[in-house]
Amino acid sequence: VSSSASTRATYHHGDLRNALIAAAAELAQTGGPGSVTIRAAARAAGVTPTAAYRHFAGHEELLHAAKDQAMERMTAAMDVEIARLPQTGDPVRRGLGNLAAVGLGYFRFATAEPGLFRTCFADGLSVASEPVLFSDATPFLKGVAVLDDLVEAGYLPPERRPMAEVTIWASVHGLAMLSVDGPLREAGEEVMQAALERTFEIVAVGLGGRPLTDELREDLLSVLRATHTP
Amino acid sequence: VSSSASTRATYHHGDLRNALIAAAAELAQTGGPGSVTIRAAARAAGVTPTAAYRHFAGHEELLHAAKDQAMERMTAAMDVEIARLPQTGDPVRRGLGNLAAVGLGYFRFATAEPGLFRTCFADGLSVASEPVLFSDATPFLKGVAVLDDLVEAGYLPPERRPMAEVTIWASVHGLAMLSVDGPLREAGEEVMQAALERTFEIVAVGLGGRPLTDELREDLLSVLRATHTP
DNA sequence: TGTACATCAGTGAACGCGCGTTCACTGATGTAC
DNA sequence: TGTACATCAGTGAACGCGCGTTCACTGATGTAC
Repeated sequence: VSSSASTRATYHHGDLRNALIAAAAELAQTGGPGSVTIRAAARAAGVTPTAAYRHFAGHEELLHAAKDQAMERMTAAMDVEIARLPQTGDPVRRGLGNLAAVGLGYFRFATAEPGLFRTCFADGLSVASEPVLFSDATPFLKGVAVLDDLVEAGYLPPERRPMAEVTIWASVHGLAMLSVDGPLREAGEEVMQAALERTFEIVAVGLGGRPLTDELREDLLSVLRATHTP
Repeated sequence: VSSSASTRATYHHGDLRNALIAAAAELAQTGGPGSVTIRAAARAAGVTPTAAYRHFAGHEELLHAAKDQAMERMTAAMDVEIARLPQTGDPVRRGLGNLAAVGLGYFRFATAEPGLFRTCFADGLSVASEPVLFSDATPFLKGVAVLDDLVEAGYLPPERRPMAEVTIWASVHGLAMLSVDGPLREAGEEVMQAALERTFEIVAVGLGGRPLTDELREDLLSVLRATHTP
């Protein structure tokens, strides 16, 4: 695999498709979905634009590949947050902890990688052609699993379960959006952290339908306050 | 004021600045912020691109004008929802009703006018240069006022007040985003309505920190179920 | 009331840019005999 | 093992597009006397 912009030795690239995908992902990371172009990706791979058409039907297909990459990295970021939690002990505490971890991963990815985050939701790219409810969006599936656990643990009453995935997704997505492209962009670190904590507390209470115990609130906050590189 | 594309009689336009702003708004409405260009606006106004430079310093200024228009219309849409509520009776019921109305106006505007909605949050346009917390974003201010009312009415405990505006904004913004550009786009009317109701209920409970009375829940749902053109 | 002239708001042609995409081509690879 | 040739993966030039922006200009407006 030859590195991005260096002139390569061989006439044949050897792995152009992957090189183009990597270039597209890097473009997305730097400049968002609008920066993902056939010409720029080819340039980064040290190749003529025409060559890209051997591997992609056109611009849209390349953009879609960039989006898939972005999704993968987001999923990985969420996994990192889950992985730092001990998956033992009281199922309610574990469930709420996982909820916080999943949301925190989502939010941190969005603010750390705004270009990739925007690419995940790039205009006009249908997330999938799945039935009514969007399946292969893995970040979403993580939310679903966490909520199911919370039902099983007895925290989330079954009658409050329907559509709850949309609520948690919307909350964290909105928070991310406002922080990345919106007015919260100019807010300081502490304001954003406070907003994150309040939002998660409100959603947690709203899901359960009753106040949090002090213990659960402490758990929640400690997950949200975990430093990124310990 | 001559209409958009028709050839005008006089050499001087007479009201070109406003015509360009109106054209920009229409472009934004139809195609989002990316469609707002100097050339397209001039075309729609029946004028040479150069002429636009008599009234705007450049592209960015025109885009900003389109954004202001979009914001105004969004504010108006929210006012419509508030106006249909009787502002009398129990302050808690009124406060929660207003919360629902404000959010509903926001959400409906987003789904009814996705182009304008996206323009409100167009990339790279700082909402304002205000201090830490974003002032002239009027939709946001409506949320602040409603929350203050809820504190005064005794529904929202003062210690739960800080940052609550961010939470309600994030929830409804996320819901709107997921419905406009995201995976909820393909969901049916009923799914979206159900998601809206659940989200508002969860947020309302989370704000107050305790379950809703049946009466309040009924109020909330009835506001959210109001038909748009009665 | 009439005219000279400054000012203002447009025109029209042109610039350079990066894009997606297509064309006829050519250098490298690998397979059949 | 060696060679003819089909196939594959690139090249290079060109197309047309819409964009932002600038230039020297000209037609219309309105003000001073």
